[in-house]
Amino acid sequence: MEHACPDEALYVNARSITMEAVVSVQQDGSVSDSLTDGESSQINSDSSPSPAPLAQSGVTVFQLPGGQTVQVQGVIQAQPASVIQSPQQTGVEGDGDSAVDSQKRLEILSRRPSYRKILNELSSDSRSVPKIEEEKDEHVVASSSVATVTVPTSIYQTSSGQYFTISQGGALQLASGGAEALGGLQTLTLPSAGGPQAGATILQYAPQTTETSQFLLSGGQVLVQAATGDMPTYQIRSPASGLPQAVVMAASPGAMHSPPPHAEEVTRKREVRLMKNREAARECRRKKKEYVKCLENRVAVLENQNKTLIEELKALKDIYCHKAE
DNA sequence: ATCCTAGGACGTCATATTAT
DNA sequence: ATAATATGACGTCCTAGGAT
Repeated sequence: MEHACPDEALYVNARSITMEAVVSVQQDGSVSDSLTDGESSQINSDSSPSPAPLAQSGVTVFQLPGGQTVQVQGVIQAQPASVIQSPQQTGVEGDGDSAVDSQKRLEILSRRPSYRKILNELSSDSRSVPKIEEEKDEHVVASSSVATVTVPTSIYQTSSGQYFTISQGGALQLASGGAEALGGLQTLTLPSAGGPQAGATILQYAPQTTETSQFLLSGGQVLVQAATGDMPTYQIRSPASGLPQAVVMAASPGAMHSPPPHAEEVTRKREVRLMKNREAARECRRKKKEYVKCLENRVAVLENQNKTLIEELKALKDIYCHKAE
């Protein structure tokens, strides 16, 4: 899916291009479109540009042989090896900027990028990005055989060592088993088991094949984890399918070692925090990847535009050179 | 078949940033 | 001001691909 990159300006520098020229520069459709889109290009010119701040509004003035000028205001720094070169070529980068300004810009550019901001804007643009379930109130309910979920966001462990939590709204987070336990959490929402119905949801874990896992809900429904790829899928099925149900155990990992109540609380809080951070890190990586993809696309587009503009400029130069003769 | 290496994904910690 | 969240940095694991 392609996104505009609403916030990339901060990191790639804002882009803008204006082609104010005594000579009107006719764009072909595609370029014109993207130009109005706020794209930029930066072309080495054969006349001295106005002092160009590093990050903003470097204005390049092209003097055509007929005396007309074309101003190009661009910010993205072009490769030094621009196609158009001239004897009097001067760099577009201005050096007359105040040190304070450039320091400010450096500061801004060196700040951590907020992928959240970016994604928020992205999501407000189009579809809404599914929010990660918030976990507000947490308690651990330990039971010897059956987990009665009395409070959202409890941490449970099945007999096979798999951990899961249930948060408000019925979001169930599964974790593959193992000593490290909470790795590889998956979130899903149980429409029928949903809601913080105290004591209403009983989960039973029934290992089946190596590829599927099932949870028996108190309503008689069965939650089946299908064979997974990157994104596991789950189905809630009717109880009609006779399940080989396994032992059910649900207890907080901390409770299993029976630590003192206070230590248990601390452990539980830590687990919840780690779990949240794990999810956050995953989401952050996802956003970052999306953002980088976005930037790469942008680069491709801008490179194309740069090429086109350079060719146009060449053509115009040719035209006016011939006229001048 | 085994070893080595690069690259990707993950979890955790520390800390920057944002929300309340 | 404080809590919550997001992100950079680091270490670990896994996998694919190449060299031996």
